[in-house]
Amino acid sequence: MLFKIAAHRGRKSPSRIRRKNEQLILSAAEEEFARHGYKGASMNSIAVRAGLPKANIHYYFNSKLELYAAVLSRIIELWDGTLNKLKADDDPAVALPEYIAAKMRFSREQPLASRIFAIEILNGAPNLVGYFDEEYRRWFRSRTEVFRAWAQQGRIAPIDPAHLIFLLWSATQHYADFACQIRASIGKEELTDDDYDSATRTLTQVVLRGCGVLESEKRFSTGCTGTTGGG
Amino acid sequence: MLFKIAAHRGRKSPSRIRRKNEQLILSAAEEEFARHGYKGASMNSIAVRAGLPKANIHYYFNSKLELYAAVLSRIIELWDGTLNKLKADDDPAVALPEYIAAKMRFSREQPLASRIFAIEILNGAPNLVGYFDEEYRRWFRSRTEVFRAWAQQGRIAPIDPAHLIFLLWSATQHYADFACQIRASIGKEELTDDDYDSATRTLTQVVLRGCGVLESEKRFSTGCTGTTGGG
DNA sequence: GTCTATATGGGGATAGAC
DNA sequence: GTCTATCCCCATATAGAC
Repeated sequence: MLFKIAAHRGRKSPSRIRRKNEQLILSAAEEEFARHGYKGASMNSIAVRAGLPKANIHYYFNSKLELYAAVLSRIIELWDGTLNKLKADDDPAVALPEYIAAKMRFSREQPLASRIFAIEILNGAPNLVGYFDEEYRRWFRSRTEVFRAWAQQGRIAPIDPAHLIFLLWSATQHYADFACQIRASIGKEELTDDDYDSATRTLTQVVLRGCGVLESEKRFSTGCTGTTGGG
Repeated sequence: MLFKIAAHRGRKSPSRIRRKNEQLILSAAEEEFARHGYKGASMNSIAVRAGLPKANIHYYFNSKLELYAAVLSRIIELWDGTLNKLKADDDPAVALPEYIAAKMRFSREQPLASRIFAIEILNGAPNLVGYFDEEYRRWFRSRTEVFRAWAQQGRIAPIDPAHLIFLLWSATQHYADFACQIRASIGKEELTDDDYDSATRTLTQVVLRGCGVLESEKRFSTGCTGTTGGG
């Protein structure tokens, strides 16, 4: 089992100091892994950032890989849930903007988590073999069904649900993962709240209009689902 | 100067064997860097993949960093140009689909290049300091002007150009960079031509509709550019 | 639980024969 | 130009004193 945290074996509950140090280490590790990737981050730099001797890192997390797995595991917990809030009987004109806003907020507030996850995927997700399984596929399929239902009810245009989800994921995560290029493009040292607001507004606008939600809704009320199904 | 290839100093033209070996090494390096990142890739694994002794890699490219710079440089050459084809007096209904199709084709045909670039950006682009400069910013600004012109002429809805470009970049590159997650999501071992076609179609549809190009074009012919300008 | 000192291996780089 | 053998550093991991 990959995501088990190995430390404090055989104790009822972790001591306060243990919990504090584990949090310190995990935060430092997140920062280092996000900045340099798995190989690029060193246990030493993590220790320095955490303000602890290197050996203590090994005391709490037996190996570098276990520490990385713990970081990943923490990220995954943060991850899921947002997309689950979308329900077939929601109003897409309300639910979609909320989803986009939530994802953008995540990119703004947890860019490190987003980047670590992105690097892991880019490398072929070697440490997520237990995550991308049959259950994940079923979960994804259940999410596409929401969009399919909306389309069938004529509440959005008949759009391939899987690719629409990929569009939502990529466009929002881009602001965390490619922040450096974005800053260079618009010539700013740091992105401001206004930048994130206008990014959210633009994306929402394009997606809503692109799904036929913003204007001429009646156009899709004929119940046509037609040619573009299946992901 | 970062991107100069250091080998064959002081010769008029590289020999045939030199050129062949350099290509072998560059291709092998691309594969390894894309799979494991800069630190994660070893000169040894690159040598094995290229079918050459490790020392020869050092003979052609003095250091690992120089080899990596050469790989990056090759990618950048492939990169630019696509977005340059968009002109203010093009018809967005034609030019946008063409641009999306070109970017999707790139993700399909050069996924390794896309991934290496993505990893570099994710790590804060430490080796692209000479690339994301003032000139890059001016180039980007000139690209946003095309969209701004379209909006002013009422040919697309008044959408923030910078964020629209980011949307186009992220959504298309996603199919190269996150291919692994996409495969897991839709439950396929490999993405087919059909998958790429339907991805291209879906994205084109959403963007064109989202920009108000597909339907009710007259709606934006009032010359309103209004509230959403500026990147 | 904490920390210093050290063992061990991998990887970048080079010397030098051919 | 090519390739084997080797150097040396750095990073993970551990031993063992406190």
